[in-house]
Amino acid sequence: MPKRKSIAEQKQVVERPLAVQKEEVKDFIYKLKQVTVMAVKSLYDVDIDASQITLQDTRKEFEGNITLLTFPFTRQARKKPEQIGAELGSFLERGLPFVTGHNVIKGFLNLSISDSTWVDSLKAMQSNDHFGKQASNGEIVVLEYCGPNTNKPLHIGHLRNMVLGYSMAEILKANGYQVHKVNILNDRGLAICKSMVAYMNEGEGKTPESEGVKGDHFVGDYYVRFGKMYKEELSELVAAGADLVSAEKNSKLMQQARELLRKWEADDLETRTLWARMNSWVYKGYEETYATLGVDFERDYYESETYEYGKEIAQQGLEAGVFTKDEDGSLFVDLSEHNMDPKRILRSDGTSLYFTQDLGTAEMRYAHYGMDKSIYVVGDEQNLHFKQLQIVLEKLGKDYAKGIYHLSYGMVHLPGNVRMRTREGAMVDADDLMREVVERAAEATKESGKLSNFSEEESQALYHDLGLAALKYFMLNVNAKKKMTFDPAESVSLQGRSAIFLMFSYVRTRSVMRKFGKAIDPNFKVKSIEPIEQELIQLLYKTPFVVQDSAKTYDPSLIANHIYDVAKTFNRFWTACQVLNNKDQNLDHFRMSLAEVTGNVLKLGMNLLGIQTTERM
RNA sequence: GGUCCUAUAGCUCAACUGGAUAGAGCAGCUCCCUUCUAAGGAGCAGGUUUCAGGUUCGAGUCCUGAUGGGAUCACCA
Repeated sequence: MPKRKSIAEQKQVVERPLAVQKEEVKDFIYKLKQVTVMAVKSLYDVDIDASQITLQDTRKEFEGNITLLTFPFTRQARKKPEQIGAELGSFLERGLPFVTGHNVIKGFLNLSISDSTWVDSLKAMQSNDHFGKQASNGEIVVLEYCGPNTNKPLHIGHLRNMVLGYSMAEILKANGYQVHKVNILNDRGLAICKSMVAYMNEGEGKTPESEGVKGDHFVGDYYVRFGKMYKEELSELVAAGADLVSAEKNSKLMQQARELLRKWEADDLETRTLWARMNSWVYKGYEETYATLGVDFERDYYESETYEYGKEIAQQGLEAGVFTKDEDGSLFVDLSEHNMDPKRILRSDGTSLYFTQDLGTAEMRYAHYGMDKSIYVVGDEQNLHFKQLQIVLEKLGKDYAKGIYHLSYGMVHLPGNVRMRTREGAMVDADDLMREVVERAAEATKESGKLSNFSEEESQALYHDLGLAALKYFMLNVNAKKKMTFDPAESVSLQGRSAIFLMFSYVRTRSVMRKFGKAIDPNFKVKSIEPIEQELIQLLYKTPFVVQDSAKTYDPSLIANHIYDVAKTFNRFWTACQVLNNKDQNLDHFRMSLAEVTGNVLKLGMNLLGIQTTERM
């Protein structure tokens, strides 16, 4: 074994991007807030900040577009909400040409905004090539996701993880972060040794190639086989008169597995060779799954390499007095000030634990990236682990500790709260599920009878895009922290609130643009617009704020919900308004702008969810 | 038992982080293709937001308590 490099020797901090000064958008909303601040000052002699102003969409049953809440000012202004509304309303209507009317109901000041303002707003969105995105903020993020155990194939839980992680990376990029996606492979330990034992006993020199089986499934089958062999051995021992505890103790298979683990730790060449060989099969299989799903990693961290690094941190902590040595020689950290039990850092034999490994990985990652934020996409069963990890790194004085965020998501389980277990076979396999959803997309497409102009190759690509889009949207349109029930009988929805609906709406925008066949003249003039057109513009206008919120709250579902609303509103517009071939050419150009910006927003939104758009369907 | 999460329509989820009469999809029932993609649109029906208190102009949202569900509390990862 070659000598490991120390963490310090690994230092290779990436170049920090330049931050671009953020410009405040001085649109009509900005002006509305500024003038409101002035109005409150001049009417009531009260100083407020623009951030204290709450605006919301006017409910459909009332006249107006934007509603300003007057309740927040009542105390300082010492007036009734209705009166403030009336006074503020006339002030704003007098002072701002784009406010064309107002009415007050209780503390709700409903403002009507002129049609031309909405049209201008649409033009601004259309001419902005980066609409919805932010320029570089100069910050570096490392995002860890997937994190498989290399003794078995990926399952639906990993799919949720990967879809979430990939999307979060795209969202952070759109918000100006430089994002580095990394994977952590749990490639050592007893579980892998079990697969190895089964292979040694029953493998007969077979390989994934010789059997025509995907590598990760091939290895996973031996893991399952170990479970069966072990069970058989136990029942034989019990039948021969042993009790279960002693049977487990005397199991030859389990002894073999433990022996392998010992040999592995002792760098036994034969063991290491088989281990590396089997893992390479698994990785090859994973690569296929990643490619099909459309996710990628810039760098892989292997637990077999990183687990030793934690010892360096352990040593540092001991010297700094943060860690304490127990009587038996193990190392622990006292967390009583955080109302937690002490956490073990090293075993009494000096070997490292999962926690130690994560300390080492964090430090090494900081050496590699010098990041401002570390995001760990890991299931919520590890909430405590990450809380402890952050606290311990803080106690060690690591600056990067405060940038740690555990993007915790709920477990995917089967109907009736049945937890999935590989060993018990109650498992939804990632490859199977992707295949199934693509097949169902194919059926649905054939049923719709729209394949006239598609070659076989194009059709297959479409099924793949639609199927995966549906799968990703299915997982992202609910809040990540909610646990999720997956019913294999019902599977992923292709109807209603699904990616198919989004894609269909997007394709409509593209289709009409092809028919239009020329560039949109940005100087079109329209006198008045329909309520549905206004509603659509107002919704599109929110896109950048939704994108920002989803980064701040680490929540892709905000975008998923927003683009659903956009698609729904666009479809209502579509049935209500004729886009092309109007008597007035200006109207064609205006409505084409609406279609184009809608298409851009849908595409942006889907891309931020990791969904590839298709131009026709 | 301690800690954390969670409870909204028959089902799956929203509700701009404390704002108006709680909204969508699915499932059920009606309508709409001699106009640009009907994988669409319009409508009907469906709710004491688990329960009991509290905070205030206002609570699904915040606080306290109860109940149901989940996770976690290893010298496993």
